[in-house]
Amino acid sequence: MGRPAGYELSEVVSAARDVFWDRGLDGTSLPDLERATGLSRSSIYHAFGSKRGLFDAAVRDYLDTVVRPRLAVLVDEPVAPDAVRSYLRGLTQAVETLPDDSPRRGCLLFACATSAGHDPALADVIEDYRAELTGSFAVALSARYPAASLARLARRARQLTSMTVAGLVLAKINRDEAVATLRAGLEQINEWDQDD
Amino acid sequence: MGRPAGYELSEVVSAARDVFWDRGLDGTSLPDLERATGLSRSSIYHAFGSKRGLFDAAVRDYLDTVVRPRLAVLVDEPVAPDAVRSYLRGLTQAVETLPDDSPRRGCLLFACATSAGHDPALADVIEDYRAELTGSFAVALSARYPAASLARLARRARQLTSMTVAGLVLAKINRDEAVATLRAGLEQINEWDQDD
DNA sequence: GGGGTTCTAGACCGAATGATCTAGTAATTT
DNA sequence: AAATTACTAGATCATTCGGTCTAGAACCCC
Repeated sequence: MGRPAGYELSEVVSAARDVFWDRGLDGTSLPDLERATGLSRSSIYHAFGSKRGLFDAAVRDYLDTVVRPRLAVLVDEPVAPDAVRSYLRGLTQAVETLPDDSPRRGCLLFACATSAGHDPALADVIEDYRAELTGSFAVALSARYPAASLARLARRARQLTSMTVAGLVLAKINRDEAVATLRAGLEQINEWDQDD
Repeated sequence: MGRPAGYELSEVVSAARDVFWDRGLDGTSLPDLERATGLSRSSIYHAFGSKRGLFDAAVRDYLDTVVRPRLAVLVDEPVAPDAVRSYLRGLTQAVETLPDDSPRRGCLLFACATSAGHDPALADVIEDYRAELTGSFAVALSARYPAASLARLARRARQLTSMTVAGLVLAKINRDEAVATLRAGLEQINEWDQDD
């Protein structure tokens, strides 16, 4: 053993996570990360090896502390029939109430979608997230519409995924429209209810 | 008068447009643009003033030669009842058939959404595009569902916008899923048809 | 063909990029 | 307290960034 770190690793990662969330992978510079974490380059490279290493840690943290807790309502047994609605309401409220200058608007991973076009590893991470989102919707939808066919559930899961993706992308462009988009997801569910 | 330019301006702009389309605004470097256009920095700056100037020209070209021709079917009188379906079919086919290494997958403007978080002028451009897309959907939907209320048309226009946005964002991540998403838009229309 | 104008290649600029290195500090263990 | 180990500030690295500049080449008009 030697000298212990002068920082809390989880705090460093979550500070970095917010910067990446705001500016994407390419848009974030080392000085940005130094400023946000309070660490110098030395410590960052000592602890994470590279900018990408810190990004990977930030993504893991994003999935663990932001994404999964939100998805939990969709998949944790017992899944309530209203789970889908709860999820969308929660997401809507987050987009709606976050301050204008908050970095936590939109989605860290979709913010990197463009870079993913030339970074297969990154594309995989984003695709895994997309698949998990769609899968979680499918689970929750089957709790609400137990009689629906698998094909119909898959189709509806994809529709809700679309509205989530669009809502999170638009959150960086036009908050009101992002909120309206997510609300349209809720209204869509109302329509489905009338069919079943 | 003096020496005439040794290039066709429209060719330069469209070459640059494809690079921005592929890599976004921040992800595109001057050397990238020199390579794609065949012009040296001097000529680029002489003709466009700045990287941003060239980007603006590329966006204008994108809207004129890519977006508007596609949207035409949605808004040009007389609007066919099947216009919405035609639009989605065309877009689906483009995403489906473009070679893997084509820069023309996804959307130039949504590829810049992350940068737009700190660039209000860029955010405006993207929002205008989003609004035009939603508006065009609304026009075409009212041709298909003349009896539907304005509120319902607006809601459906937003849903189709979501699927388009998601499809174009996912195009950089997972082509099959992007195609499936756009197809889900078509299936959605089938469902609406049964209601009306 | 000469004068005037415009275009363009390539060198150059300062600033910023991600990354490394050195030196020294600070804590733990014995 | 000494020895050992681990952390970190700051200078430094080569590279790349967007942008400028100079010099000369190419063309139009007279």
